[in-house]
Amino acid sequence: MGLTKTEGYTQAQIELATVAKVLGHPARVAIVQHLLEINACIGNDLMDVLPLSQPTISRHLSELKKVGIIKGTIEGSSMNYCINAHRWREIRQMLGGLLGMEPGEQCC
Amino acid sequence: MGLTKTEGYTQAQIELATVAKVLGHPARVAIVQHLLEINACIGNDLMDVLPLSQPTISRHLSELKKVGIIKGTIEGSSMNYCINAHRWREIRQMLGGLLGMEPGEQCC
DNA sequence: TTTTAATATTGCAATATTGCTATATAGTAA
DNA sequence: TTACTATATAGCAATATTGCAATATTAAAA
Repeated sequence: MGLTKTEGYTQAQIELATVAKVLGHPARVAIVQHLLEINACIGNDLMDVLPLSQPTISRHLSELKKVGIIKGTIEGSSMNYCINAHRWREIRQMLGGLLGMEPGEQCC
Repeated sequence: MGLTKTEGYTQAQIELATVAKVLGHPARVAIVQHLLEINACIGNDLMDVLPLSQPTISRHLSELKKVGIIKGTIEGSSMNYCINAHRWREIRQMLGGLLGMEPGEQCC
């Protein structure tokens, strides 16, 4: 089918999965890391950083924007993209809540 | 194309993305949470927990196993699945390293 | 041995994802 | 205005993902 069922899961599970999925591509990981590292807003200088065409980068950016990880503001004829700090902390909570759980030591 | 390029990314980026991708489905999130919560090994009791058929659950389990999040040992005619504690900590480090980064406050 | 239970695999159909080229759009500069 | 720059969108082809029903496999139970 290719269509993920949504009934039967909690809203939290769906949102966690949605965010994880967006981070589930090396280009988007690279974009997020880059934005966190340079700690500044950029346009599509990403063409020098990623092995992808401009349209493809644009699509990855739009997926990151869709889940709120980044935001973009218009700056003349170019775009300023950056991490959405508030949302980033939310995501840290969300994923951190899962990652922070300790598995028992007596498992198989 | 539907094929993710791998050249041009670091091994760390690819691995991070691979793990995130596997967590990018509510069924797999639910499975991981369940295993962490009940802190015990289970078979396909998951049929009572997830709105999915047995074969579909089996596939999700195998994807989780592929990236090492869970492991399964044979227990007679059934399987004991559980979180791979060592790998789980590794993943916590990996994702935590990204999530822990602080975006600057001066962004757009 | 036959049956039952638990799990995995196969094969399929529907949909999603990724990437490209080509094109559109919008602002800036000449 | 025209030309240029930066970005987005449309449209396409290739591949991946998700889910199910049907079937295989394997071990325990009868």
